[in-house]
Amino acid sequence: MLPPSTPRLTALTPYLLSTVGKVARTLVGDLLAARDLRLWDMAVLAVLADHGPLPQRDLAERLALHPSDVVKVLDGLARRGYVDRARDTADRRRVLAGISEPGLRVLDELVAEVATVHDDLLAPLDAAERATLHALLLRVHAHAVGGRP
Amino acid sequence: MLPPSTPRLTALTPYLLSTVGKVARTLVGDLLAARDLRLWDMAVLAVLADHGPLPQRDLAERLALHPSDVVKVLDGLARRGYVDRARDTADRRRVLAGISEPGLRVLDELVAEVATVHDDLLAPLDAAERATLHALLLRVHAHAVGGRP
DNA sequence: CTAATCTCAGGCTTACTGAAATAG
DNA sequence: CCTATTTCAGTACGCCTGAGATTA
Repeated sequence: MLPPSTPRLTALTPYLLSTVGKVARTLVGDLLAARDLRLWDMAVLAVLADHGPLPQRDLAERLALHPSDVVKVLDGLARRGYVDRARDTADRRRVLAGISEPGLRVLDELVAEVATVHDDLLAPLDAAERATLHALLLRVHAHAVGGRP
Repeated sequence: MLPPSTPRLTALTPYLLSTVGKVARTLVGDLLAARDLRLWDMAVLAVLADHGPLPQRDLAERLALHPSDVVKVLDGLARRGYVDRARDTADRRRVLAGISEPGLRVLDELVAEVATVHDDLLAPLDAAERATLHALLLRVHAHAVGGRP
């Protein structure tokens, strides 16, 4: 094993956030890959579950995901029957996407599985410290993404 | 502005880490792009500054960067004169990479600039909270990357 | 002869850019 | 005519695979 630390990097909170975030991304991504899903698939399902049917434009804005990629993600989710798409009758330019019953079930399973990643990743912290970290990140998150989740 | 939160996602610490980490990555990446540098360039310079000349193999292991990409990063840094490469006379398979004087100067400037990203990103937190966040992340980081920075 | 190190070419995924098609 | 939304094609980057060359 090599020496443990590169002080010039680990002294920088943005570096730690970036690196730990990357690990979190990879862990959750691997978990989703077991079902042949990707991170955006889960994010889209969660937003649709929390905020009902949405036009793709709003979906893109909420997730800071490019509209052209929303199409691809929804294509995959619709193919599996996890979302339903329908033209908005009031404004026929819009396509409303909503989560289906099977989609909701899968989402609940995924959320439960992410809890295990949570435990692995935050193993060195006790319950109070985890809560503190979560609360701090929540505030940084709200600020960083401008109120969007 | 859209409603602020997707509870199913923001309740998950791995999601917050992943998202905030991505923002941090983007902010630092933009800062580096102004000098036509990338994140790996800064990371490599920092490791070389902290741990003296290293064979590329060790550099790759420390940063969890693929050896074949180490070559490309060092090519770019050597072209700018930020690193020096020389065959290890003791083991001529190895190429020792070290940071140069100009490289050290640039690195110091970059570290100073990252401090402004730090301030932007952590604006909602006071000094004590920033210290707490950093300490918690440091422990999670050490655990997540197995002691490597 | 086997293994380690570096190098190079290329594939795959993700994120983005730009433009076409449809509708208001 | 101009804007909004969706869609599609193509680019750039990060991450990885595999193979070749050199040396231990």
